Amino acid sequence: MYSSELIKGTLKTIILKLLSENGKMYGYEITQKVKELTDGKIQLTEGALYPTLHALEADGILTTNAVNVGNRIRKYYTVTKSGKKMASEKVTEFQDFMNTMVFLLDLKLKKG
Amino acid sequence: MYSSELIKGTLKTIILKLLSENGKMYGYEITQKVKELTDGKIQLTEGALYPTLHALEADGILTTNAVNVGNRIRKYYTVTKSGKKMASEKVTEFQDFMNTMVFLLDLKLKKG
DNA sequence: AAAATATACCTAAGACTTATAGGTATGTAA
DNA sequence: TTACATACCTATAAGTCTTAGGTATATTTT
Repeated sequence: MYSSELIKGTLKTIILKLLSENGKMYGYEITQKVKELTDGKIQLTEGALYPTLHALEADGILTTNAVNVGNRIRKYYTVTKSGKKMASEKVTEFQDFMNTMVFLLDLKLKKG
Repeated sequence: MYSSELIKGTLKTIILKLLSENGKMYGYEITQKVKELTDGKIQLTEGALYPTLHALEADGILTTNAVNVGNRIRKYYTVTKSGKKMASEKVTEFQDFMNTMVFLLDLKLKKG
């Protein structure tokens, strides 16, 4: 698990990228997917995730539709048109930022 | 200039790396060096920088010596032994984090 | 069958980091 | 002489995340 300050500011980018690729996902699914893809190194907390999802929905970046699974409720999130634009911008900006940091900190990265 | 949330959490890493490489630097010099090395894409604000420098000094990560330049004062910061350890840990952690993010976001980075 | 864990949603209060917006003062360039 | 660069600093607010709860159903373990 990385120190939390390192992950700060990346939450929206991660959410938008995952939702853009997978079409629709619900909150809990996002936490599990991130945990799985990062071997547990990034574990989103629900206290951060849910308020962020709600804010993105309020801003028209995401839309929801609730589904009953047994007696439980799932809220699936989907990126809107403006959400797709934002997702792509966020990812591009992060990529640019990382290139800058690689140069600034003189790092060697694994090839993707 | 990157969105501020992106840069959050990287300040200490940047400071410690620069100081480790350059031996000693003063606050204003750090802001200029970062601005120069990143083509203005990262501009440290003094409101963030100085309190952080003071905190690192209070924690024994940095030491200072003040020098008079004309009638002005410069406070040079140097990393202590434990500071060097922390610098190397911070940089390694950030590098690891970036590798994780590259995979998670499926990015292609420039080769360093 | 009971207890523990996983699934699935949520929020409130506090901690922490950074931005904003100041203040002080000297040196230099227009 | 006016503006900008150098050089330090801090207080308040803004923003994001952690901590620590709460509710409830489904499944696995003991």
